[in-house]
Amino acid sequence: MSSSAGQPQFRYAHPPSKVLHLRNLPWECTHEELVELCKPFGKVVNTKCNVGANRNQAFVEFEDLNQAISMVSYYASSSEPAQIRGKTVYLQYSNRQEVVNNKSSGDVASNVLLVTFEGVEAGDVSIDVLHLVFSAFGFVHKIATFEKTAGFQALVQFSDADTAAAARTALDGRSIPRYLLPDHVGSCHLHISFSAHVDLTVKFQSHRSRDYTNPLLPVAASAIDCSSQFALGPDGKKKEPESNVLLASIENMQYEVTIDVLHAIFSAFGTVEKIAMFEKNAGLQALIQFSDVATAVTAKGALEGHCIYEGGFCKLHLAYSRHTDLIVKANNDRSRDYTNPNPGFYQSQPSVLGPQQLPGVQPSPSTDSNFSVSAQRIGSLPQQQSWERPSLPQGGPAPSAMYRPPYSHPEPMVSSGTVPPYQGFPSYSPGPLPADSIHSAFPGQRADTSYQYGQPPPPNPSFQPFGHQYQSTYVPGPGTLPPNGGSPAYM
DNA sequence: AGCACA
Repeated sequence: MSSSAGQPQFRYAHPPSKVLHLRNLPWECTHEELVELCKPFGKVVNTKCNVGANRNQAFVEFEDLNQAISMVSYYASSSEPAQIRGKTVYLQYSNRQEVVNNKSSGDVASNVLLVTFEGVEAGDVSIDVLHLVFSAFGFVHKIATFEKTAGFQALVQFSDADTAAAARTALDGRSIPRYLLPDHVGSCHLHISFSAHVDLTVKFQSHRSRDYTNPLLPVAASAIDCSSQFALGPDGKKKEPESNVLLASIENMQYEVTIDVLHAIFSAFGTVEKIAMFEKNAGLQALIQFSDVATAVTAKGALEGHCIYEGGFCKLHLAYSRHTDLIVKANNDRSRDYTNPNPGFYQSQPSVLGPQQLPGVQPSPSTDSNFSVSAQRIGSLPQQQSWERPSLPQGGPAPSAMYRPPYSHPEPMVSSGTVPPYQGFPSYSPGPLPADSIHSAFPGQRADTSYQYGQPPPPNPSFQPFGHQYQSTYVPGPGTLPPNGGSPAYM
């Protein structure tokens, strides 16, 4: 008696229904397999597969109630359990009377993906990490996260079904790289299917939903309230206010860290708008400006504490800057404005691309093989140069207005210990460098090929989330693989 | 192994 008090919902049989609930199904059990199991008892008129957090449940609807009863009755007294692919399937009457929304397999292509996270709780996977992961396949329009019976889930909206399908194919069944997750999370497997949605309605930018197509969308109070946005971190320390500008301090500088190396590293997470480097306390620091806070948050989370070069050299420490928009007056080896539309501004400074790919010059497919942009990226962002922002939907604001907060940034706090003297100071000398500086920036390297390194060893490959799937100009030169063979750290 | 996408 006492043992039955806890879960009365499993103690009594459900009243009969022509819909049966099946569980303990094999992975990605198909509509056809369900029909094969059930058809000896009657006509199956509808199914719904891949139900539940593990997508291992299903519903089967018979044409007639008596057919469902005959199946349940048979297996209730059978010595052989119901099986699919040799796996025992448990079945019972569903508590609903009909299957809704059956698409015969649930695999109808859509531009919106339903993502189920296995092994994590809500909040373990930030919306910024999701944005990073899925942006590898194209422009992510919107993300909405929620909790259901299946656990923590997200809807991710792309421009079109092809892009969504590519993301699903690449990521379904895989895991989010460990370093993108909080320390206490062991792993996070992804289960991805197509959603029936075509356009998500996101009313606020918040910690659970984001609309990347609408920078004017109001920010939910829950997302800007200090008690939540700047809540305690995992270590119990108060988080600093987030910013689209990161302050990087580089420890153990055994090798030179150039502005191009920094640009390559941080560009893996999104468009880097500006970089300014400066000496501080006998060490090198840099301000890296992204177009939006979310990208900076993701980059900080992924890169904090990592070393640019194998062996613990050039270790990065990242903090949020108080700045939101750096003023870069010239492009040189210490400062760079990658958004400056003035072509002359670029003419005489090193680029991570070869000269044949400077603005206004079409890159030749036959000569850019070292320029590692995935085919998916090219397809979704046609003609995009590495320093341009992603293409925006028609009718949106001008790129220069995207992701900008509607307020002007505060004046530099000269008395602050974290603010460099970049604004209006002569350390960023005006005027372009002489044309031959393109060679001096890469000693021993040809400047007319894609990005290659000088003396320093190759960068730590763990900076490349999901390896080749990400757009990155961060290509180690040939023959410079690290001792570990360059295997990604997350594998 | 326990009911479907907010």
